Amino acid sequence: LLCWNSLLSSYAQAESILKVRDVFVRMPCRNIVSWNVLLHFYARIGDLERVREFFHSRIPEFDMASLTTMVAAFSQKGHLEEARSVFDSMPERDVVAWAVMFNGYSHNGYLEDAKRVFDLMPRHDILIHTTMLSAYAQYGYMLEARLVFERMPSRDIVVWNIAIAGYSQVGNLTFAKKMFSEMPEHLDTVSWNTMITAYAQNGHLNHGIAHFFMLQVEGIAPDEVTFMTILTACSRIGMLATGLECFMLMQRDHGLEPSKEHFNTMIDILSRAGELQNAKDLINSMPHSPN
RNA sequence: CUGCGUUACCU
Repeated sequence: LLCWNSLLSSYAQAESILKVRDVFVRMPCRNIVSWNVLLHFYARIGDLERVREFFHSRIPEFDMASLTTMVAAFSQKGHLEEARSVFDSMPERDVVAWAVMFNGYSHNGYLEDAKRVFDLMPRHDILIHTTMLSAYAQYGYMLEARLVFERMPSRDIVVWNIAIAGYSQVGNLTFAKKMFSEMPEHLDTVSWNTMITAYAQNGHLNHGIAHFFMLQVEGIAPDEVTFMTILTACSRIGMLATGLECFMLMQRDHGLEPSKEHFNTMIDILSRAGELQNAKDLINSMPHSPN
């Protein structure tokens, strides 16, 4: 059963509907976890009708994870009243349940409601504070964000990365740079990606690209997001040679598989540079279906 | 074996 559940879970992660259904019907037996994986899968692909069916049919029975998944599903689609009613129906709520309800409000910009949920929560862990910080920063409430930041019981790398992104989003590149250089935690790939984006967002695309080359010198491993950021910058600025170099680099030196988005951006770079034949060739040779 | 936090593109 554990093996079947793992298999089901990996297909659910890969979002392949046919495989998920196939495995689910072929399993010799199922437990609550199997049902939760299936439920989570429908939540992920945004099939709210299926999620509602689950809620009303109660097959086979729910635990906290099932209900929490439903709250998340409705929140992600902006159906907060429906999410709230599932949340209110829960016989008990752990940290994750509270967090998901809180995330629902904050991600949809209902910061007042989020704050109310925050005040009702029996316990506050670092994840909740982090989400709160992120929400305030994202919506430009820098004073509130600063207050949360200062009152946090502890600050890990994620918290510092949010601070950099927050300052960048309100156009304060100086503070973003200050956070980046004064961070007490060890900088990770996300920190670098965030800083590259900070330059790009504030009109310094070339600084962003320069930063990318520094990252490699520092021995940090760039990931798919790093290359997406760089390729996007190259596309906006019209840097064909650098774009091509990065596109090769990600495969040859870093063993990363370019996603459909990477290909789309590379095709965009080639087209803008007038390399229409090469752009067409890339479309025909890529391992993704063109959109 | 299943449910929460930060960075890119598209929306």
